[in-house]
This record gives sequence, structure tokens and C-alpha cells, in this order.
Amino acid sequence: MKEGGGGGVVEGENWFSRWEEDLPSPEELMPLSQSLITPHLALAFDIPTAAAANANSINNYSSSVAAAGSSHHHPTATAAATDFDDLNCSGGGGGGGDEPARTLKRPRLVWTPQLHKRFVDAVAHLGIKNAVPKTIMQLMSVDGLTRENVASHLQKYRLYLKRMQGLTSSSSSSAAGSPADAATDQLFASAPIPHHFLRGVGGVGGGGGGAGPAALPHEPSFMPFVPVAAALQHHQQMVAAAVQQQYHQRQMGHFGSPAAGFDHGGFLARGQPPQTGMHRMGPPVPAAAAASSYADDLEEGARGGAGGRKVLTLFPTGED
DNA sequence: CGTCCAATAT
DNA sequence: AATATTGGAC
Repeated sequence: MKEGGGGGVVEGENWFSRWEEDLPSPEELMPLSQSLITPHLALAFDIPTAAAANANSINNYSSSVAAAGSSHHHPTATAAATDFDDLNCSGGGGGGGDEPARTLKRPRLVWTPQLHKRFVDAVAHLGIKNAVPKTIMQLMSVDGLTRENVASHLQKYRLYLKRMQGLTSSSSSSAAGSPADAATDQLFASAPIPHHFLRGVGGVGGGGGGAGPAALPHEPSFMPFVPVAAALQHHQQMVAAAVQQQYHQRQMGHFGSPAAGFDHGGFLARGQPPQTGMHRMGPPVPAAAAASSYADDLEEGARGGAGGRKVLTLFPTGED
């Protein structure tokens, strides 16, 4: 295997078929300033690490929770974590008493353009009325993705849509009042906005609805119902999820994929070069998600070195 | 109860 | 700024 080392340039249509070859050695992944400590250690608690080292360790999350609607997370108080087997990597010796750090928090999910694309497709195909976190999550079929993750992203996405509504005409969709907005919206800009997304988000009415501002007076019949679920289960199982580790934080981990052909979660780390694009990484996109037939992704470069952000990306199975 | 949503915190 | 977490409403 050849490893360019610096590269990070992923190319080829089906780069994922050889993603593991691209995996840099662990040492390569770690920028010089970071020290490694045992996974458990780092994960178990917040390590003060006053000493200087930001301990970064990688752990595996098995996500059994995500899709299973029946699963319950503990709503109560502090720990909402879905703990799971830690990656007890040491095959030889260790055995024993490892403690699965309970009360562990998941690493921050990073919404990659691909993930977002999946998100948008799901919403689009669901129709606004059914596009609620739980449903979206299920349709996305991304392993390890939680309802909370989706909810949070959805909230932001709605804000984005509203912002867009305010802007009529004038330049292309990228028109932004302030530079800040432009920067902010890059992620969202990477995905086409399905026609009827404008105005009309918010009150869903069914099932929970909370204090929605105002529901739609009437409900336009757009898309019937697409049994997308079935299709999704079939095909698309490769969406990239990413985990970000704040240099500041001491918790870390990565989503694992328990099923499918890969038994080891793969991860690819490093900031993304501005232009190094991965091309066409999206799955074949079967009929199910075919709504948007645009060329997709565009990667955004990491900005400023201020926060040396390491991004781990890996590929969940997508089991539901 | 479970979920949604908006607000708030990190 | 981008996510996570919390709290109130159904």
C-alpha cells in the first residue's frame, strides 16, 4: 500500500472500496502535539489533563440504538449516553477489567456534505409534514445517528430555509447579506433545496407538535408517500458520518459499524484540503433518493488554524 | 410516555 | 459557529 502521507487526496469514484488503504497510520493521524493515552482513560471521565496533553483516544461505539425506535434512551438527568462496548483494542493482554465507560458522551457529529445530502433527501421525500426528526433519522438509516442529532440539524436547517425565504430573487441562491452567512451556509448550499421547502416549515401538528408557531392552514398534496424506507434499506448503506474532536475536549470516539462486511470501523482523519475533492462519493442513489440528480459534493476546506480540528470520518452501515 | 420544537448551553 | 442538551408543550 502506498501511502502518500500528506495526501488526503481521495480520488476515484469508488474510493470507498479502498478506503482502508488510505488510512494513515495512527501516528500519522496524530498531529505532533497530541498525546495518546489509553482509550478508557480518556473516555471514562473528563480528564483534567492539566498536565498538558489533550488525550485523544478513539473508541468504538456500537450503535444499536439509533434506528430502533423502540429503544429507549434515558431521559433522566445527566447521562443520556448510549454506552457500549468500548474498543478494547489490545488483543493480547489486557483483558480483563475494562470498564465500559458509562456516562460517556458521544462525540460530536460532524455533518458532512454527504450526510447532509442524505438528510435533505430524506426530508424531501418525506414531505414537509412528515419530516420530523424521528422519521428523518429512520429514513437516513445511518448507523449511530441519533434522533437528537437529526433534530439539532433540522432546527438549523429550518432556520436556513427561513433565511432563504427572506431573500427573493437577487443573484443566485448563494446571495447572502453578510459574509458570515455565506460562510455559514456552505454546508447547506451543497445540497439543492427541494422545491417546496420554502415557507411552511414549522408546525407539523401531528403527534406532538409542541408549541409550533403556526401550522399550515392547508396542506398541499405534494408527494404521496414513497416507500422509501424499503428502498433505502436495500441500497444505500454508505453514508459518511463524521466525528469531530475538539482539541479542547477530552472525549472522543467514533461510530462503529457492527454489521455488514466491515467489522472494523474505518476512519479517515485530517482536515480537508480546500480543493481536494472527493468526487461522486455518493452511493448510486437508487430510485429512492433520486429526487435530486445533481452533481453533489463539494468539500470545504478547514479554515483557520486556530482550532486544529481533527475530523474523523467513518462509514456506518446504515442498518435500521 | 414519547416526541417535537424552541431556547439555551457548551 | 456548530452541535448538544434542556425544558415546556402535546
